[in-house]
Amino acid sequence: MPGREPTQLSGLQLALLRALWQGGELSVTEVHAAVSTERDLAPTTVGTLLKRLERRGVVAHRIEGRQFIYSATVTEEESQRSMLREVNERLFAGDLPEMVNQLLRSRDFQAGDLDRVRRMLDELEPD
Amino acid sequence: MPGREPTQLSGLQLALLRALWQGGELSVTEVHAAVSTERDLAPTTVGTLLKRLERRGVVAHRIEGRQFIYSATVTEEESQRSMLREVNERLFAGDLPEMVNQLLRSRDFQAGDLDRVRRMLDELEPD
DNA sequence: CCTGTAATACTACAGATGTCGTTGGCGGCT
DNA sequence: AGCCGCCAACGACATCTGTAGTATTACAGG
Repeated sequence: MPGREPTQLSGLQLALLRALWQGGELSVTEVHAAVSTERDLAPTTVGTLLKRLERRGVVAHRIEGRQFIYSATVTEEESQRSMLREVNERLFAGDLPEMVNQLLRSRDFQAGDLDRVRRMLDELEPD
Repeated sequence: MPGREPTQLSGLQLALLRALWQGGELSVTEVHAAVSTERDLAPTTVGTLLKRLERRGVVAHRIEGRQFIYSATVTEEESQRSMLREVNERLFAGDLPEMVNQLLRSRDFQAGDLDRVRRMLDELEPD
């Protein structure tokens, strides 16, 4: 199955997807419960959103009894990658190192995190 | 000036902003010309978009003769940072190193780029 | 002073998103 | 058999985005 592109998902859509990535297969009610901690939505709203996401092809459902059991059809990593690529092109003109640089300078970056990144580098390109 | 948030800008909106970041102060016609290389839009469309961006507060205009001269009110770096933070929270649960990791593993990442990142690290936290 | 011309203002419309209310069906309980 | 509650289906509506046509205005020339 060639070139899917799950890009350009909104915050809310991503919230639903996160629930599915974490929970695997979930009923509408369960997804609703999962996102309720951060968003206060009506259960029907979640149903609508899920249906729309299915139209977009990023989730799918099977039927169990009289409920829909949804699951994500894109992996979290795929989404991360395509979103990152998107941002990189739109805002960094494709300059990946510069994007990394901006991240490293983020005020949320802890000292220990730098070491973690160093180790990642060594793993990719052992000295 | 408290908490601005230029986040969540679409690709097209970003394209207009890029033109302004690069060109400084531009008339609608000039912005149109700048984005024409990548998007084929009617001049009036660009005008509409710019007006909407002004409503959002990310651009502003002054009048020169009978033309509007637009300029960005957010810097490129601010946008990069807030967009990155957004993605980081939505897709990486705030885990910055993991986000860097994903970037480092990107297939577009060249060998020389790794060295560039290494140098960035040394600059931030000299051994 | 009248008329092009060029630039902005206004209006419109389709598709996406956020948000539901309402309706209708299907099982289960009494 | 009949009623209740749970679910999915449908339809609605506001706002934002992409996209542009049309209306209006205001200078620059003649």
